Amino acid sequence: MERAEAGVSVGSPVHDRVMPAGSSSSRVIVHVDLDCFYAQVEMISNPELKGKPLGVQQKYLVVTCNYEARELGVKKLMNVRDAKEKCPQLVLVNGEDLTRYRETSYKVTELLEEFSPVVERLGFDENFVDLTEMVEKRLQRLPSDDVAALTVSGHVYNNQSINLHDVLHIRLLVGSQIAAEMREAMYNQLGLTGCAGVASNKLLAKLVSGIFKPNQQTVLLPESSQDLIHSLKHVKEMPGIGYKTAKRLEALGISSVHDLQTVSSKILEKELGIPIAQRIQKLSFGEDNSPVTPSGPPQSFSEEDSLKKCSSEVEAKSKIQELLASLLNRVCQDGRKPHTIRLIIRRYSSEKHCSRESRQCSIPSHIIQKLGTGNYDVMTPMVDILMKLFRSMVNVKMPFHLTLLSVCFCNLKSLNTTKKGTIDYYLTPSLSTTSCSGKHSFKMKDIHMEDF
DNA sequence: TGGGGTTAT
DNA sequence: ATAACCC
Repeated sequence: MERAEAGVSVGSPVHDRVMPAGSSSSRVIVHVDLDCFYAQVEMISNPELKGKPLGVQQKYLVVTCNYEARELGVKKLMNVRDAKEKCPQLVLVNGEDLTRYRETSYKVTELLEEFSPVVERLGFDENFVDLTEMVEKRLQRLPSDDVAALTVSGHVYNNQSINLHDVLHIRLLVGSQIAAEMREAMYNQLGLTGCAGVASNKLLAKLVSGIFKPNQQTVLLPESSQDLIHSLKHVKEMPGIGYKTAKRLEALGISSVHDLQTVSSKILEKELGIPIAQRIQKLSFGEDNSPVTPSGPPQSFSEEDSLKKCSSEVEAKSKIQELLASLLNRVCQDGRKPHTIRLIIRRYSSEKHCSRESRQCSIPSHIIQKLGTGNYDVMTPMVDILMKLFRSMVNVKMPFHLTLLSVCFCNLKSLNTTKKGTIDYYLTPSLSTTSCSGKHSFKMKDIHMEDF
């Protein structure tokens, strides 16, 4: 932590720009949101698609589309038939295999991590970055006279005017410059465009990133935060208030942000429980103290396939084998070893909301050891385990109708639990630097004196 | 509604 | 193991 020395050079212009020592309050957060991500990846894979209305299809849904398609009336999650009706020239590509989207998504996160290591992923196409420290560093080496020449990058929410004497404005403005550099890097290095929102917390950064849409950015100054949250027409639009909570709020007669701000906290706590009540009521005021939590490598890998109908054990087994084969490839690439496997199903039901059931178990250690070696058949014992999990959920002697099968690997461990600074750390081949097929490839790890 | 992900209980 | 949330 590089904080300004408190009490030194009191009142000097430079020190007026940094936060008081020990104050952890005001942060600078950026939310980066890629434009129609899957469609962008597809247009990069096949540049002939550029300029044409493009939709990405999964099963019978257009899950996302480019802006050309949007202008012709295609919406996200639109039925393929409706989309084709609205827009007969619509070009569709299948997007059920997420491999390239996932790989590109991690490239974006890694690029952002180069700016600051504190990056939190939200889905495949959004990232939060805590810029507080980076902004502080830039301000500390900025000559006092240069403050007057600072300019914002991109839009300012509400067109609010910037006060260069206000330390919070200055910090957010520097945040906007870093956001612009991030978007520039994404475009130059990966060919991707996106939006960014800069604000003092994750909620506000996310809300403000969507104000100017495609490929633009917006900064929110504190004086406009109430305008931003009141621009939401319904509490359901508040990130963190989902379908269920919105329904329960509606039952209480709460539909607007103002309703949620002014409802008695006692009533809210009684209805939703203290933790949720307090959290969402703070959200309604634009307050969100949740930290940007570095996502790091994924906690789980899963592959799923929705089906019209799966009603026999043989069908299920064949689907499960497909899903498992893909997962084994992914897990091998990752290098870490899953210690738990889970099977998830969705049963056909006429009215009920898509409820899933799952069974999981530990993966026997002799199988874990064979993972990624390529030589031994790990499919057969794993499929056996999965079919046992299957039969523990589905009585195969009775008729059944499943509409989804999914296999998930979780509880990932880096075998290499080896501590830095021990001799083993430098003698153990790192799986992450070794190809799946490569037998004895070592990469020398960097030696840092701080590790000892 | 797809094909993913996360955290809390 | 499920339920909620996010995309």
